[in-house]
Amino acid sequence: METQLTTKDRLLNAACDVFAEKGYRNATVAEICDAAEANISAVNYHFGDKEKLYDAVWRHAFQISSTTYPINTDLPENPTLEDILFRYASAILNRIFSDDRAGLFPKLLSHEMANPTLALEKIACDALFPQAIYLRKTITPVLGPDADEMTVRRCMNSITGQCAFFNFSRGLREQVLGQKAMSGKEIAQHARHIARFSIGGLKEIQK
Amino acid sequence: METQLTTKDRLLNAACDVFAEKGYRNATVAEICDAAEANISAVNYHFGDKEKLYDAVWRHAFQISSTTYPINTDLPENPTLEDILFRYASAILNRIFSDDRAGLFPKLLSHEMANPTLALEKIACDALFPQAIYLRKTITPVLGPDADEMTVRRCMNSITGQCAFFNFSRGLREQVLGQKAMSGKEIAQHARHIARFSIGGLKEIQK
Amino acid sequence: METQLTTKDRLLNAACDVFAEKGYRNATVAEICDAAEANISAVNYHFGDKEKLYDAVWRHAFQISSTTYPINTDLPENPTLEDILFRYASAILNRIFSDDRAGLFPKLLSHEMANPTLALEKIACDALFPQAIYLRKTITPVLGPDADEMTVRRCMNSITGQCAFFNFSRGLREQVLGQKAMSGKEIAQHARHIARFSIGGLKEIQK
Amino acid sequence: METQLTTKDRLLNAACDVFAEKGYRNATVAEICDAAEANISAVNYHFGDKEKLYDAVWRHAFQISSTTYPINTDLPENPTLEDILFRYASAILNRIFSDDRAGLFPKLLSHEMANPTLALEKIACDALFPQAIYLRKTITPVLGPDADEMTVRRCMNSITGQCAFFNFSRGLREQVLGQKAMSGKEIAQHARHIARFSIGGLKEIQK
DNA sequence: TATGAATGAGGTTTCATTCAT
DNA sequence: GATGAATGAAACCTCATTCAT
Repeated sequence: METQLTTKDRLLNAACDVFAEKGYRNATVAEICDAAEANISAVNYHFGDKEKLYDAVWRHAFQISSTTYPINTDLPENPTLEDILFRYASAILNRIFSDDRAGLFPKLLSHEMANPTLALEKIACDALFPQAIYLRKTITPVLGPDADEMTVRRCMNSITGQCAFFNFSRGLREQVLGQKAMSGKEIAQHARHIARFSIGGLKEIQK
Repeated sequence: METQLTTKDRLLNAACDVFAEKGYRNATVAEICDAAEANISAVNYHFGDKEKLYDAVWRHAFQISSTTYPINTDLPENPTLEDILFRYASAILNRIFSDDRAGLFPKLLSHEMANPTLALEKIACDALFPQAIYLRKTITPVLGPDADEMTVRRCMNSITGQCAFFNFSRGLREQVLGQKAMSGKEIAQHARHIARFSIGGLKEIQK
Repeated sequence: METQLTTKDRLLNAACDVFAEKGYRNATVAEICDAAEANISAVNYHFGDKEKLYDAVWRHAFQISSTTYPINTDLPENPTLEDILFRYASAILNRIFSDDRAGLFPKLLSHEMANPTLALEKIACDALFPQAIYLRKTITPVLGPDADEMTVRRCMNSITGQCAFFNFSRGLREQVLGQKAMSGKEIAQHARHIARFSIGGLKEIQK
Repeated sequence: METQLTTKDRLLNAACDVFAEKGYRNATVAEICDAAEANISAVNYHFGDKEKLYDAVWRHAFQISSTTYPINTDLPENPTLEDILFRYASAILNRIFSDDRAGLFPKLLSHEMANPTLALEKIACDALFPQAIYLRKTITPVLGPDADEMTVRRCMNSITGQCAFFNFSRGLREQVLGQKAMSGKEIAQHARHIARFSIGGLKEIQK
């Protein structure tokens, strides 16, 4: 079924999987080419080198993640803070728990955080900062005009941290606890919890 | 001064540093032996192989981290919830931001989460679960007897996630944002924030 | 403007440049095709293989060099020995220092001498020996009828060597001393020196 | 007989031969290790990488060349100009025509001139410039105090060029003309010719 | 007539481990 | 108790050439 794709596309898909599983350093070109049923030289022919392939991979993966699970979609006309935070957490968690292509970006990011490559800066600028800005825009009205910069940042950390923890602790969940899949309902419950917990936290801080 | 130590101890120290910086796979035996000013065969001679050395390393590193920054020390006689949570977050954050040996364990953990080795299960049992149990014991009274298991866990996640995020995002902070050190005062402010934010969150959930 | 040329001609021109810069072995077909804005298969298609292209290249390059700077042009009616030697040295040096297409042949020759290919024999017969014969014809009258074969050859070497040294030492001049271009006036001064130095040498030998 | 040497020495010897024959780029680590009857990793183990091996090689080769055939040895008490020039040319030519280890350096130099590596600058400073200074010191008294810098340099070129031509044209001699060895007597005759030719040239220039 | 994807041999280097001393 | 030379598998990359279109 994959054989209908071009070699370049098969390589990109295979590379997404392998890089997501092992990270940049521990993934090998040979393994990617094998998975893509391509020649060992195919990566260099189509992408130049391993690094440029990796670049193509994370951009591709982020594009899929962010369009499959946008952080600000499906909101009612006049969304409450809980609506917005729930939607945000829900998107992030759905990405993290997705077991198809939409789940690749968080996996890549997890490796990138632990073993940064030159790509990390680009990933930060193109993928992470825009989301951070969105989150900041969401919470600044709640904290009020008197909130100083560090307070805003700490609150952003608190919310992002709750979501990202599911990505950070993936190895623990999968390798040690043996939990693999998570149902949409469970994900929604987690997201709802994060939204409510964060609202409580923001109120407390805003005092 | 290090040369007064035995070769085995020098190896252990050097391996802590190198594994913490690069993770198990990207650390090389040669680099560790160089740093320890030991022979290339020293690791195999003293520890059997790279894997057994790694085992010794994370146990050593966790021992230092947890005794240097215990999670439940320095509490007043009848500590408030904020006292306990502040102390907990403060310990975790101090470990994460420590630039000496006490900081090694979070760094190792960060790599282990992204690229789990066979050691992860042992690390979880010996190092992580006891802390989780302590945290659970702290928050269950607050949530009340009616709180179901998943609610408790989600709250634990919320608190742990806020702390762990500083470990997860280390690469971003150091490689992209260029922030390296953090003062004790800043760390305390972060811990205070996490304690208050969490109390607000717990209250909201408890409703 | 180059695009009006046929692919084959563009390849030949590009190959001249690349082979002249890097020699046969270190030049790559891909680089040549890139420079010619041609397909990677173009060399094999138009010339058969890399070796046949190289054959076409040195012939082309020698043709340009030898017609742009002929060794026996512009001589007065009854030229003196100095006239002839100056003209000869002047032509060789102008080829060596030319930074356009007339300079390609000496560069190719320089690589060919250090790393001979199968082409060297053909180059010698078609390009080098005729010049040697001309030089021999020039100096035999001076050395007199009693001069033995080896003496003639040694004198030819002395004259050719003075000229060729500028080709041989090109790497030194460009990489180490950083001297790139040479003005026409300087070239003429060098050629004048070689002519006079050689006349002195010949007189001394002829004794 | 070579097997009594250490692997490192066998590698160095083999590398001298292979680099001298093919130059830096066209020599392969595998070929060198084969010739030294060593493992493919031996070069990296003993020398770090191919480049460092090359560095060791040219220094070794120059040391042998320059001590086997010094440029200023065996001179009478009050040597004439011809004595000095003959000795100089004789040393250079003996190096060039040596078919044992003393002949390696000119061969390396020949490749280095056509395809300079990063080593060329070091070679120039450590090996070539000192010889040039010696030659300058020899001819400046002859040219007199009024000779300008460029005249001196041109005369140095004329003398060096006559010697170096035998190195430059090696490929031609060996591949095309089929002349391989040269007797000591022939070498001396060439050196004598160069000395006398140069004296004639210098006299002519000095006018 | 021309293309460009694909190939496979071969290049340098890395690295955990072994083994004779 | 300790050394360090040696190994071989495997990593990434280069490149002339081929082949289906």
